[in-house]
Amino acid sequence: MARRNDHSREEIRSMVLDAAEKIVAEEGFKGLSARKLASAIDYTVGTLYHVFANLDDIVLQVNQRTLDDMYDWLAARSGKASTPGDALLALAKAYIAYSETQANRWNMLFDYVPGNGNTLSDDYRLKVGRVFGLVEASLAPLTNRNSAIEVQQVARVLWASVHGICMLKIRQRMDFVGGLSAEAMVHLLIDNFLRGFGGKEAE
Amino acid sequence: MARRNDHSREEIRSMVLDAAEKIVAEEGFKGLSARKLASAIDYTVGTLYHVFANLDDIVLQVNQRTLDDMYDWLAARSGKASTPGDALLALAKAYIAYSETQANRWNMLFDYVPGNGNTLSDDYRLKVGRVFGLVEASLAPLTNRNSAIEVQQVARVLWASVHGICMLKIRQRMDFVGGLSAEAMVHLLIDNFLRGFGGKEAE
DNA sequence: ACCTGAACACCGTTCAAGT
DNA sequence: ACCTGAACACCGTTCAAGT
Repeated sequence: MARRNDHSREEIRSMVLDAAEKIVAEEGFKGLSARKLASAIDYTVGTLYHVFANLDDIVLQVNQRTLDDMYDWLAARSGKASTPGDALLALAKAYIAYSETQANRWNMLFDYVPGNGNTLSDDYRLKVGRVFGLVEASLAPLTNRNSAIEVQQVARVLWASVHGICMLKIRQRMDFVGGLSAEAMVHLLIDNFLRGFGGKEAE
Repeated sequence: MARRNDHSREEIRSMVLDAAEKIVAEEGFKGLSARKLASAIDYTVGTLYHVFANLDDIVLQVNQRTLDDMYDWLAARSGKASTPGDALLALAKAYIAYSETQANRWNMLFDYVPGNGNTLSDDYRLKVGRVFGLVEASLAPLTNRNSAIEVQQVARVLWASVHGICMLKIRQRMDFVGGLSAEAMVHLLIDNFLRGFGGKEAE
């Protein structure tokens, strides 16, 4: 044994990430373990630690793939609306749909809490930023009447809000009797916010 | 050994929850373990399983305490504003402050993801509902012009939104250059939403 | 250089046996 | 009835040793 050299370092990396994605999709965040990953790719645990720093590192790299996947999903479903409100609503609905169809992967995206002064990598933050970029793009017409920086701020506020609605729904913190669907809630949010934002000169 | 009878079942329950609260506050969600809890209260692990169903059960009961604690915190900081906007803003700022000062406990509140058809207990949902109740109360003046059900829906949408802003900030999914503080973001959210909601008859 | 396998220090959960 | 302690089936991570 030892020195099999069947796969390059990079091949092992992508085999691990493929296997991790599959395990998370099927069993959720908690189903992921180093030993399960190792046996899925037919190597021993030790090998994982030659390619990744630790299990958190693997989780964060899977998350980066999920962010890319989600970006593609959202991008494919945006851009064909005529008003910022419609564009944003389409994006928000696509986000809700993604969170529902990819619930386990989507949940893992936010489960990792950087602790003790740790921060997310620049790469990770870039990929998060790209998603916010889609929101900004859908609000682009507003830059006729507002500064670019204002529109950027609105994009972040609205997207974080849409995210909050989505998260509390998925994690069952909002299933009261007579509650609206997530879609109806983001509709209410976007309609009223944009009406208020558009009419703010009247004050 | 065995049959010590030093403490009643209920005493053991509250000793465990006290110890769990302390461990979570100091070391976070991941620092909590059955063995650590058992040694903190000077019993063996087996005893925990006579009082609680499992570790998730303990987590959920700690969360219910946190929800009560947070409710008290929020209630103590609300109600003295003159307009719904000011009242809501005060509540949102109190929520942000709670999430920052009690970060580990607050994070655990949302980490538990009910999976495989599980649902949160009625007690748990009642305590979540109580927090939403505070938001509804601060929006009460709006019922002059809108139905109670509409105001309830607005309360839920706005609170989920405030929560989303808070969560993405705490978990570092929004630290871009030039970003607003969480407080400034909720301000922007509430101002524009309520302006839009108040002016909706004009359409 | 690459990979193994065993070791270390942990886990959650169960349950026969002791008093 | 109450509690123990040992067992079972797992963990993440490290690293000397083998080829």
